[in-house]
Amino acid sequence: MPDVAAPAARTSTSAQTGRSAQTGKSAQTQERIRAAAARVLTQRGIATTRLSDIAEEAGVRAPAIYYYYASREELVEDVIRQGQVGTETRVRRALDELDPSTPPIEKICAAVEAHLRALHELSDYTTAAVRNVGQMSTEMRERTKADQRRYGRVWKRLFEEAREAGELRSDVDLRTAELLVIGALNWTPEWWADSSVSLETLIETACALTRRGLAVDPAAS
Amino acid sequence: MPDVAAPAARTSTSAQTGRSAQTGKSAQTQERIRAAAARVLTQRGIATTRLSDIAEEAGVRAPAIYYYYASREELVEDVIRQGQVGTETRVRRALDELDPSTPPIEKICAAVEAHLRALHELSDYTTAAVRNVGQMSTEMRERTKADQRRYGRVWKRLFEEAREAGELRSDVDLRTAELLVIGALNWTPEWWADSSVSLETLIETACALTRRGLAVDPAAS
DNA sequence: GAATTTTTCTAATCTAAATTAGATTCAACG
DNA sequence: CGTTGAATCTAATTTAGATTAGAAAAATTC
Repeated sequence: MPDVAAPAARTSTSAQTGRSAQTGKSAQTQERIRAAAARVLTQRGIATTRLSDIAEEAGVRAPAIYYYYASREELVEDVIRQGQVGTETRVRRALDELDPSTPPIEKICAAVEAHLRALHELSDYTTAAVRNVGQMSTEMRERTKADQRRYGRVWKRLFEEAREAGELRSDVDLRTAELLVIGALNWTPEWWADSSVSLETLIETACALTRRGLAVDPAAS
Repeated sequence: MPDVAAPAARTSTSAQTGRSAQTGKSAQTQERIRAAAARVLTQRGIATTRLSDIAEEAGVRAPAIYYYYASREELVEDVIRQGQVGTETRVRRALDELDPSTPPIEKICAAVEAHLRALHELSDYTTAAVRNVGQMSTEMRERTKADQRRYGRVWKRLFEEAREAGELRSDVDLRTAELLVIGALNWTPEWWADSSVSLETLIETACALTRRGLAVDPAAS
């Protein structure tokens, strides 16, 4: 435990982002490392990702990573958290930008679109997160639980609003439908990259299926 | 390489099931090990599963596993393959049992139901497979590719038939819709066990969403 | 432009698991 | 009961890869 006083290293002791703190300058290396980790985790998954793979991808030697992270685990957790938070932020923003009079079911579509864009348009963080949540250690799962729940509530509310507005068919179980929709989206990283489907087609199809699957009134374009 | 002649061990050299061969008798231990592996892989995922975890679950010491499998990798592959093949078999059977005059869209629903049942009603093999496909090594992926494709074709045909019969909405991309549906199903292991939703509700909801999402004519119960 | 601090490297060290070696137990069979 | 082969065990051995030590290089400061 070389945690003597404050010997520069390890800006983020307990797994926060810690991107800046005092230093700031070339701590963009940390960003490079984090991004590299996201990329490798997305492709290989936790199971087969070596620290040295990440280092190589980041153009650095493995020990350099320890200047920014106390352990491999902490780096992985940072990436996943980044991805989760990123997705939530994007979806929240998309919803906020919507006209308040937007019908609830259209809000759901907007969320579907934003979630898919976060997953495929943006960085690898979101994909890395989705593809690896199921493989986290118990402790990590514990620590990220709060974030998960918070994002879950966004969707929950969307569906509840839709139901209250009487826009949802009554013969589908609310919670189940919600999780099936999210699942369809979260599984896309498993196949989309290898497919020739454009992101726009993916979004349109997902929205169409969701809208038609959920709505009482099939009065959509 | 103690691959001298044929010293009893390793019934399955190149990763087949090899459950029986000549022995048969207490080679039900292999089944016990395989099942234990499926259980542990389902819960923890490849990344955090130790051979000793599997051994413990199977009521055996780790080295005993090497009597049946040449390596950890081989065991994992056996489990995943078992799961994939099991799912396919079940879905195929369900479809075969259908009356030939069943409308294509109902066939899709039957496949949805069978896939979900395989995932949650049965052993842990199917779940283990679904939760770990994304984490396989390149070589394993390569070796299981054929199985994947074969199962993929089952679904592809289902959707093509539905479209040819004019039962599918023309504004959804066929292949995309198919993969979204399968994704919704394959993601269920991530949440269903923790939820209080019954399998029947899950199936009904999934079928309802699929039917309504895909069909031109919303004339379903 | 020397001194100090930050960042990264090379060269160990450590460690958790996988894997192997070599008994030991057990069950069937004569 | 003693031999034989199958099945499993305990006790190493190996190894991959994370982590640490300590030196070198870069940058920053005065």
